[in-house]
Amino acid sequence: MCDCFWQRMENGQGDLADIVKASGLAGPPDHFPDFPSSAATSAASGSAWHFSPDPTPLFPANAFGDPFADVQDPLLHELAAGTGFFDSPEAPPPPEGKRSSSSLFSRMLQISPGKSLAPPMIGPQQAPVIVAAGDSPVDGGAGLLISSPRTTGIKRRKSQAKKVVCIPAPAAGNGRPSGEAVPSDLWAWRKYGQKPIKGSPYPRGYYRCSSSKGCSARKQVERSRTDPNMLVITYTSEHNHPWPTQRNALAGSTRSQPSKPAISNTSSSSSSSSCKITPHCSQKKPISSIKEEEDEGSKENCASSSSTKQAVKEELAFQPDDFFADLAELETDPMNLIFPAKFMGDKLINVERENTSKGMDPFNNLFDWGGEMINSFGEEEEEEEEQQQQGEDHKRGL
DNA sequence: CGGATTTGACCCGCGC
DNA sequence: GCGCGGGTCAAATCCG
Repeated sequence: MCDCFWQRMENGQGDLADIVKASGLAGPPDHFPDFPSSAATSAASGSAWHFSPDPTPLFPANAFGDPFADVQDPLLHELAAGTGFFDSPEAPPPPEGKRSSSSLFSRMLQISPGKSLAPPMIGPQQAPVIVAAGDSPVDGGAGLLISSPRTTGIKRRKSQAKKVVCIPAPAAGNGRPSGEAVPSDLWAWRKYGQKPIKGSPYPRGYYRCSSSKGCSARKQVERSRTDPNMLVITYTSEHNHPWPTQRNALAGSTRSQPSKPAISNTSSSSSSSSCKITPHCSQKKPISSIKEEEDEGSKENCASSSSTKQAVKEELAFQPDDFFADLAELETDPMNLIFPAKFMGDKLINVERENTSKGMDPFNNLFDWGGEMINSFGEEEEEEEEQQQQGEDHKRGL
């Protein structure tokens, strides 16, 4: 059901593995023969994967310490105001080049074992954005440390805050031969490793931020065991630098830079999500919903239905040819990758409706979630960050 | 040529 | 204490 989600992992809670395996892997799909190697790399093609720009408003606290998380993206505002970013799903598609970005919030599901990070909803259409941050180890709850023991002496696994997001996997075959499409985000990522994960037919790719030297931000990309159509991305650590404002400013992202818009799934892949997150994706349907993972059922958050696949296809078909041309223009907060620009499909819609019917307030949830995320992130810095965030918000007149 | 990707080896945390 | 499994390193290779 839910295609995307942020998982909040906390000691023992929200083990990624659990999440992934929850839905019972159907087995590796024929179209994803070699997921990892390109997982990150083909993202670009991905036009399918664009995340929401400036999430700040949505995510008060950038759990990953993006100092610039608070920066407002002018374009974002523009989008919000004019492109239908928060417009009703019913809104007609924006003119060429400025398609509604409503779909950006598609298929995000929050996985929150135990605690409830209320499903953040964005806008009336209730985008399925789910974000969670926490510290828990992917490998069983221990948590991860950002730094390598070898270089810093810090233990590798300990309560490390991380954010997990599940997003629909771009169509297979994108980009490289081994190609796996990975959702791109603002940051440039460099793949530094790949490992097969026990219990999963799909290997996990390890990426580190290449936008800036010394940046400890990392992410892990793996295909959901339960639903090969979904990618589980785990963000660890935080960026210690502003996100790149220019595509060419991304260090070492040459391969990752999509040479062309990947509208047709054939684009060159790029592991580095250097391409900017953009709301340009069109939205054909209202999206989604966020869902909180609490139990077995929620474990299927990553599972996608056939309808989802179809939706993805449609989405891809909808990608503007000059999609990437505009990417450079956008400045977004990578941490908000939680807004894939894809439409999630009827199933998600249903979920959304369900949530709605329960009287859930998307925005309330969203903010609640945001607060939750902040708290879950650090151990000692939590409060500080939150305070800072509040201060920032205050400055902005929020 | 510079930078990204691939891939095997190594290191270390964690469970038993 | 041992073994498993995950995370990172680094050399080789690839690509623009």
